[in-house]
Amino acid sequence: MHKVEYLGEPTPEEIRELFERALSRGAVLVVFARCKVHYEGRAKSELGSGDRVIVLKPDGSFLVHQSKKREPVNWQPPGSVVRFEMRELPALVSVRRKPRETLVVEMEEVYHMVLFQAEDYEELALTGSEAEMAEVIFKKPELIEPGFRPLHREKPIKHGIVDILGVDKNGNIVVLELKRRRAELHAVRQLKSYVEALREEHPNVRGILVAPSLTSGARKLLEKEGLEFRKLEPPKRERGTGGRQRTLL
Amino acid sequence: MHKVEYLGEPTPEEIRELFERALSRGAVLVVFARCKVHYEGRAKSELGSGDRVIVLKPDGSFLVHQSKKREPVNWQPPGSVVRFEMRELPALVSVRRKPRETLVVEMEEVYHMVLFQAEDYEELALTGSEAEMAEVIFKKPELIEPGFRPLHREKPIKHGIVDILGVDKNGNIVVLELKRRRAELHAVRQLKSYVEALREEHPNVRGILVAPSLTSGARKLLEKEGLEFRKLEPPKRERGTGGRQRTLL
DNA sequence: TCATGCATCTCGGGA
DNA sequence: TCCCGAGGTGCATGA
Repeated sequence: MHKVEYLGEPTPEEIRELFERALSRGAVLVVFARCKVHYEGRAKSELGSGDRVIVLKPDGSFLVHQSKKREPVNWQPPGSVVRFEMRELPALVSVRRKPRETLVVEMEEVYHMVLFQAEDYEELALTGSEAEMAEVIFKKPELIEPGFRPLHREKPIKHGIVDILGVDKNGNIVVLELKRRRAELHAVRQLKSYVEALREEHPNVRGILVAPSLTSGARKLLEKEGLEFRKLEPPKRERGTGGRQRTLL
Repeated sequence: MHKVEYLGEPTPEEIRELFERALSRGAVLVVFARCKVHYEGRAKSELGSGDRVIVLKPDGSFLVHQSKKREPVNWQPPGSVVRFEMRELPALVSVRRKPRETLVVEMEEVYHMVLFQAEDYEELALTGSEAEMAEVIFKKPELIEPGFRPLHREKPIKHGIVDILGVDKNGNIVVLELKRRRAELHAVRQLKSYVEALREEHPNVRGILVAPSLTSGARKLLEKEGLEFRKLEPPKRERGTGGRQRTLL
């Protein structure tokens, strides 16, 4: 029982066998093939014949990669159900329910395929996120300004969710919109929307965009709307504690 | 000269050789290995030891896949430069400039690796995009309402870019914001922002959100702001003409 | 190059 | 389940 089993130039029956084995054993299957791809669901696409790398994961994820770009040319997300079908050509058919989506890969020639019984108990530990910017601000509110007091994190308001809600030394309500990277127009629209929602209930509301930098357009809209900017870089911990940290609650 | 070359349980020197061959021949290289991954750049991450599928594309794209999820756990985008390094363990090092980002995969055990000389001249033909919704509206403006005349597509205004700008039968300026799927708060904020920008120059501006449906929150903000909604599904052509269409300009 | 916005976005969290 | 917003978003487009 090795971690890897492979076949070169498999027959259709061999393809089916290795596919079924991967499925039943919860292994990853990678197929190197010339194929056509048909997709229909949220959108619809066709991809003519060419050589691609096909990855089937045990969680139902299905990727078709061309030899360029980071993104798969076609895919199916986790939870999809895949089967092997012998049509005119051997085919992999993946179906997702809700929304209904179907991916069909017709394999004209399979050059190689690999079953990989992957064992992996590790999770990514990532640092430098917006969540960590928020933590820093709660620990050192003076990074925003003297007298600032953060009160709520991810606070739902009338039309959206505010990153950080607090008060300044003069009792004004302060809305912070955080961005881990250069803030764009999009971020200013968010902040403006939150400030306007809060101003319906309170007389004095300030909005502050907190980010490492601003695009030119973002700065223009920010100034026009009387909103503010504080420069802040996302922190990079020495040792990330995992994407989702449930630190010190 | 076959399309596929593979090695099972390769030695470090064999790993290097197949890697170099893939690089020089512009082939895709897929490695099945137990590895650790270190990333630093826009953010920073660590991934402990586990079995993963590593994909190197000739355009510099670099993917590290765990056995779950559609997304690679770590990656490098096209244009990155990869090299093999013999450290304590054989390692793949990929560097991107602008922004500077480094990905290091330390391979503790390589179970299998495949060089794939992929030939592919096909591009995805996709239909059901927002761009196609716009085409439909320009061809049949009455889908919005009787007397509507679309004038501009992707029109830059003060603080953003309007999907479609036109006039109604009463001479009002009309801004359309298109969404190919259920429209969320985000879309309403965009539309509101565009309408407000145009109202600074013109007295009568209407804003219409065009989408298959609306989230509850989007509907509430839309109504509060006096904006409008027209239900429209993105069209699905019988034969998609390729992602980017430069049709009939 | 930068800025802007779409995407079959994906993914996670909360109600 | 839906809704909302982050993301090392990726990616194309236009200035």
